Amino acid sequence: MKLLVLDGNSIINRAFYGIKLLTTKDGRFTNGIYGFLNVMLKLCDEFKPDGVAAAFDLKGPTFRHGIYGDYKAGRKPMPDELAGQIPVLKELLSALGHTVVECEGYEADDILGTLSRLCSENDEWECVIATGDRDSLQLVGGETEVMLAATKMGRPVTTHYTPEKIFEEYGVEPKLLIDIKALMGDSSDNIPGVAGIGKKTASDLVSRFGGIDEIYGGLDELDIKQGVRDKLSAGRESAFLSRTLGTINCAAPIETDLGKYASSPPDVFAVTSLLTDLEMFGMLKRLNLKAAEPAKETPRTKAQTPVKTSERTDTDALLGELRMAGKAYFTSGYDGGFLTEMRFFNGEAVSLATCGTLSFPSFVRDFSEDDKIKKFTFDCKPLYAYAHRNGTDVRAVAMDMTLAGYVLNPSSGSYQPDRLAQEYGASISAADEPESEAVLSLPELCDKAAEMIAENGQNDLLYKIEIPLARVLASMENAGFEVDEDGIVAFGNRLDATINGLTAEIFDEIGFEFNLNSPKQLGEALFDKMGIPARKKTKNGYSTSADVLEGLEREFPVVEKILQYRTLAKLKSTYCDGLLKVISSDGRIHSTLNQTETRTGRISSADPNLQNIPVRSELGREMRKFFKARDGHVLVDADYSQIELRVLAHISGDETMIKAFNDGDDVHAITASQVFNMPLDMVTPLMRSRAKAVNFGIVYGIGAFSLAKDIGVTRAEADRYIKEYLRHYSGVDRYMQNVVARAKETGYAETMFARRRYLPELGSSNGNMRAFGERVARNMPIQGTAADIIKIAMIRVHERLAAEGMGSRLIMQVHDELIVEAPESEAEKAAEILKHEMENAAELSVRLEADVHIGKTWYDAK
DNA sequence: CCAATCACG
DNA sequence: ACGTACGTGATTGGT
Repeated sequence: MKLLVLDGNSIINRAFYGIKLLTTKDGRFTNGIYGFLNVMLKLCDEFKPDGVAAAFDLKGPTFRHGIYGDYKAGRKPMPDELAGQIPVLKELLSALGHTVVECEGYEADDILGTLSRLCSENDEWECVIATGDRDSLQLVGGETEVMLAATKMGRPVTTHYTPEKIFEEYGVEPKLLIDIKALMGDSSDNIPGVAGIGKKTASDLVSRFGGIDEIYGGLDELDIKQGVRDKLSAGRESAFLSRTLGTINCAAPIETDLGKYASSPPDVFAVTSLLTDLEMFGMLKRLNLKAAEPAKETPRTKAQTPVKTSERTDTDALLGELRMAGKAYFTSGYDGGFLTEMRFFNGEAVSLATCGTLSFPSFVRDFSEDDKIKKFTFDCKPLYAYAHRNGTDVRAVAMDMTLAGYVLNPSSGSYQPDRLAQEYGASISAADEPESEAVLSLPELCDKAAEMIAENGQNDLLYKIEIPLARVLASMENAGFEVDEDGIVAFGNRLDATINGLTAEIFDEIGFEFNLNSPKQLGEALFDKMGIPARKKTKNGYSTSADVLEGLEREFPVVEKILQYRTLAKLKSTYCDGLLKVISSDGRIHSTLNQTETRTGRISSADPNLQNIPVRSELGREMRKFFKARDGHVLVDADYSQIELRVLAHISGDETMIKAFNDGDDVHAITASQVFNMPLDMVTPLMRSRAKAVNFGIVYGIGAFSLAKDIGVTRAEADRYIKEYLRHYSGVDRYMQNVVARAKETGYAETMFARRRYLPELGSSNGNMRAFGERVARNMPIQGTAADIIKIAMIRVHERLAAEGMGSRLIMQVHDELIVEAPESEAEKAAEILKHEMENAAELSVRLEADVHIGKTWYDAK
C-alpha cells in the first residue's frame, strides 16, 4: 500500500507564486488550486497511491495572538489572494476522497514526519512525500521517499530522493542533513547555526566525522583546522539549539490508523460543482466529469473537519456520558493558544480527548454549546476564546476555579491549579505530583470554593460578573485593535531624527558622551561632573526623575533637553518599536486582558499594554491616530465622567457631594467653591485645579505632605485644604474613618459588589505599613466599585450588541472607558447602547454619566 | 532579576 | 523624628 503525502502549504505556495494570477470571471483567485491539482494528479499518475493525505498548517484569522503571531517567527504573512484559496482546496480534496490533515499547534512538516514514521512502523504501508521544502529530506529512508519540487533556471523540476540519491548529492545519510543545517544555519527558517560556518564547511565536517554529537564529542582530537575549531567551539550551544529547531517532530497527535487514509470514492456531485464554480473545465475533463448544470444552485459540501486521532476516539460516547451526568469537571490544555486537549474528571475516571481525536473540534463544539452540561473548570477564558473564534459559544459555565480563587483573594499572586489546591483543597493534595493532585481534586475544590463564595456573599460577583466577563474579554482579545503600521513606522522615523539631534546637542553642552538612558550615568554627569546641586537621592545614587529635573530646567537649559529626550525616547521605544513588534498578521494588535491581576478588581492589559497609550501630552497623543477602525467602520468611545468621585458620593452618602453632582457637571469647580468658600462663578482656574487635586487625593487616601508636593503649595496650605474639604463633605470624613475601622475589624476592605481585598498591613507594627493599609482601605472600595460597575457595563454592552444582531464589537477597556468598533451604519445605535448600558450599569444615589464620541481613530474619538 | 523611569486610569 | 497617594505594564541598565 502506498500513501502519497502532500505538503499542502508548500505546494500551493509554489503554485501560487509560480503561476500567473488566474481568476474566475467574478474575480476569485484560483491559480494556487490549479497548480496544486496539476501536481497532485501528476503524482497520482506516477505513483498510483492507495491513499492521498494533504497536510496543512493551521493558520489564519481564526487563531489567536502568538499564533496569529508570525511576527515571532519572522515570516511574511500569506497574501489574502492565496489564503482565500486554501479552504476551497481543502473542500475539493475532501470531495475527491482524499484526506486533509491538520493539527493545532503543529506545522505541516510535523504531519509529514509523523505520517512517514507511521508508515515505517507499519509493514503494509510505504510513503511518498511531495514538497517544495528541502527540510523534508531528513525524512527519507525506511519506507519514505521524497519528491522535491524546485525551480532550476526558471523551469520547474522535481527530483526523486531516495537515500542513495541523498548520499550522492550531500555525501551523508539523510538523518545527518539536520546536523549540516545545525552548523550552517538557515536564515529563512530562523535557524542560527554556527557563525562563520557555511554550507561547504558544514558538509565537509559532517561527511568526515558524522553528526554534531561526534564533532563536538571529539572537537579537540579531530582533524579540524584551528580557525574552524574556534568557530565551532564558540557556536556550540547554537549548534545544538539549531539541531533541535531543524528536527521535524514525528509525533504530531494525528490519526494513527493508516487505514483511515485510504482513498474513498469521490463525491462526484461535489467535485463537479466545485470545479465548475472554479471554472476549471480542463480539470473536469481530465477527471472524466462533465460540468455541472449552470442553472442549478450548487450547494457546497460543508468544509471538511480536519482528521485527528487521539487516546480516546469515542468522543460521542464521552459526550453521552457527560450529558447523562449533566455536568463536567474538566481541564483544558493549550499549546501556545491552541486548544490541544481536554481532560474530564467525572467520578473516578479520567477521560482524555485531544486534538488528535478524529472528531475533536466538533466534540468541543457540541460539548461547549450544550447548556445541559454544567461546566466546572479552571480558567474558562481561553475556552471562551477558542469557541468564539470558531463561531460558537461556551454555555453553562458553573465554576471557574481561577476566577473563584481571585474573587476569594485578589492578592494571591497565582491561581495555578496546584496553588489553588494547596490553598483550598489541602485535605486532598499532599503528594508529589502537584498538578495531577490539583486536577484530581477538582470536584472537591469546586465544592469548597462555591461554599466559601456563597458564605462571603460573593455569588453575584463570581457568577454574574466575573464568569460572564471572561466571555467578553475573550471576544475582545480575539477582536484586537487595528493599527496603521506604516504610520507608526513613519512617526518613529520622525522621532528618531529629533532624538539624534537632541542627543548631539546634549552631549555637546555637557562636554562628553555617555549612555543617556542610564539614570546612574546621567546623575553622575549632571550632579558630579557639572556640579548641579542634587535635590533627591535614590538608593543607588541621585534621582533623575522628571519631577527633580523639572525643578532644574529653568536654571540649566540642558536639563530641558534631557527631559525632552526622555519623552521622545519613551515614545520611540515603548510605543513605536514596542507596538510594531506585536502587530499580528491580520494587521491588528491583540492585547491580553488579565482578569486576575489587580488587587482592586480592575482588569489589566498586557503584551502589549493598550491601557497606557499616551494621551496627556499632545505629541504622545499623536500615537492614537494610528489606532483605527477597520474599513467601513468607526470607533465609538465612551468614558465615564468622574466615576470614582460619584462612587465616593454614593458609598459615603455625603449629601453635599451628592448635591454637587446633581447640581452640575463640573464637580471640581463646585468642590473649589466649597473648599475656598466662594461663589461658584468666582472660582479661578487655579482654584479649580487645586480642588481637583484634592479630589484625587481624597480618593487615594491622601496625606497633606503629598498633596502639597503635588500642587506646589506649602504643607500647611495643603493641610488647610484637606481640613476644609472634610469639613464641607462631612459624610466623606465619616466614611473615611468608618471604612478604616471596619477594615481593621474584618481584616478586609470591600466594594459595593462584595469584592474584597484582605489587608494584613492594618495589623502591622510598622507605622508606614499600617498607614499604607489604611490608605488602601479608603481607596479600594472606590476604585474597586468603579471597576465592578464598568465590568457590568461591559457584559451588558456585549450582550446587547449580540442580541440586536449588530456587527459592532467591544474591543477595548481602559478602566473608565469602553471602545466599540462599529460598522459606520451602526455608529449611532452603538453609541446609544454604550451610553445607556454604562449609565445604567448600577443604581447609585448620583446618576452615572458617560460621554460618547465617534471617530475614525482613537485620537478622533476622544 | 531588580530598580528606576514613565506611560495610563 | 520620619516618611509621605491608589492601581497597573514596558523598557532600560546594571548586577
